[in-house]
Order: sequence, then C-alpha cells, then structure tokens
Amino acid sequence: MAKRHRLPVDLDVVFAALAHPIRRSILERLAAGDASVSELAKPHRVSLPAISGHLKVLEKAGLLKVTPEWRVHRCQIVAAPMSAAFGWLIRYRILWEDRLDRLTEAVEEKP
Amino acid sequence: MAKRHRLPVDLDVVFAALAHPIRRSILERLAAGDASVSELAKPHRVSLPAISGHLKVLEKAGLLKVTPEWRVHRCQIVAAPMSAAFGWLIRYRILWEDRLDRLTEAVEEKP
DNA sequence: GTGTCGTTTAGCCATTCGATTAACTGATAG
DNA sequence: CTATCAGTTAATCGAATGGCTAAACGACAC
Repeated sequence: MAKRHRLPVDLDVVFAALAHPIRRSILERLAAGDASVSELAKPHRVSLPAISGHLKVLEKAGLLKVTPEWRVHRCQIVAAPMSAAFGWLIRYRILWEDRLDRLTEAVEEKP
Repeated sequence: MAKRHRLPVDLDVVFAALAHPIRRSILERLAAGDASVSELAKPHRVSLPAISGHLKVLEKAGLLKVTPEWRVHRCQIVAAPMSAAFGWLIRYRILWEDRLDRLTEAVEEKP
C-alpha cells in the first residue's frame, strides 16, 4: 500500500471526506454558520455516534475545527483543505483545456 | 424542470474516485492525451490488474471512457463529472464566502 | 495449429468504512 | 447526591476497498 508522509493537506483524505452525502451536507450546513454536534445530526436519520464519526473524518481532513464550548461542541469550517481540492481540480482543468486547445489547433490545420 | 438526457452525476462516486493518488495521477496523465492501459500502468509500481481496477472505478464515476481499439484499449477523459465536482465546490465556496461577508458586516456594525 | 501481446476476470486476503447499540465521561441543574 | 444533557468511546457487524497471483480471453503473428 502506498506510503504517505504528512503533507499540509492530504488530497486523498480531503476527497474521501467529500465522498459521502452526509459529510457534504454537514459542510453545507456549516457554511451557513457554526453549529453543535446535535444540530448537525438533526436533519439526518442516523445515530449520533455515526455523526460523531463523520465529524472525525472531516476533522482529520482538516475541513473542520471542533472546540468544546460551554456544554456543546462548536463546529466550524476550515477553508484551506477545500481550497487544495479546488486547486487540484483547477490544475486538472487547465491541463485538460490546454489539450483541447491543441486538438482544436490540429483540427484547424487539417481541413 | 426539464429532464436532462445527461446521466445523473453521482458526487459520492466522483469524489471517491478522486480520493486515490493513482487515480488522480491517471487523470492527470490522460489530460495530456489518450493512452492505453499499459501506458497508464507504467509509472506505477502496482500490478496491471490493480490499474485495471482503478480504471473501472474511474469509468463508473463517468470520468473515463474506454474503447477497445486494435489490440489496445484506448482511455479517454470525460469532462462532465469533473465539472459536477467543481460545481459542488464552487457552490460550497459561495455559501462560505457569503457567510464571511455577513460576518464582516456584523463586525463593522458593532463597535 | 502454437505463441504472444494487452487486458480482464477470478479468487483470495487484509484493511477500512459506515452503521448500530450499549456504556461511558464531563459538566450542569435540582 | 442524583439526574440530565451533549457527546464520545467501545464492541460488533456486514460490505466495500485495494492489493496480489494465476488463469482466461481476444486478436493478431508465425
């Protein structure tokens, strides 16, 4: 199995974190503002430990920060890893579009 | 809303497909131009069946089209699902930035 | 025919994922 | 002290992932 040393942002972990509807839904909810664990759990028909697990995944991906506050745990978005995912997609898109450009050139030279 | 002929893009599957370094590397290679299975396998220290499996994952995510051609199988990128992933991230970013804007307003109103 | 090339399929194994219920912790309220 | 609230941890389960080797397949070359 592939060895991975610690990078500031691990794209494997970030994309894997995004690959679950509940986790994406949690992020969308958090984009609207901070929330507690049970607030995040409410819209979903899974157990609280399941949500807790999803939050752990998001936290490990660096997408989330959880700070105990009064009796609740306050969950906040962290933007950086998302930007890294974004960055990869953009880089990929640039490669891909470059290729399309070259193909177009080739076609235009041909007729 | 009008029905689209496009297949629904399953973000779970797309993000999961992106969550592996070999698969991302394959996509990057393909962005530079079509390739055969063994060409795609060459840079990686895993068996050919492993690569074949990764290609299946990419294909199921709709990111890849494989067409048997002469004796080799030609692998091509398909752009649509990547755009969907991109779209989700953008939507998320908009939510996130909106929230930042509101926070900024709130801070400016305060002191 | 036999051989070989490029690729897929078939088993197999270890690990991880996603979910559950039950039990636990830590802080607060009565 | 006891009860409750918010959340985590533990134990367990079935299913999926990711890798391997070995065998099979389909098209061509000899």
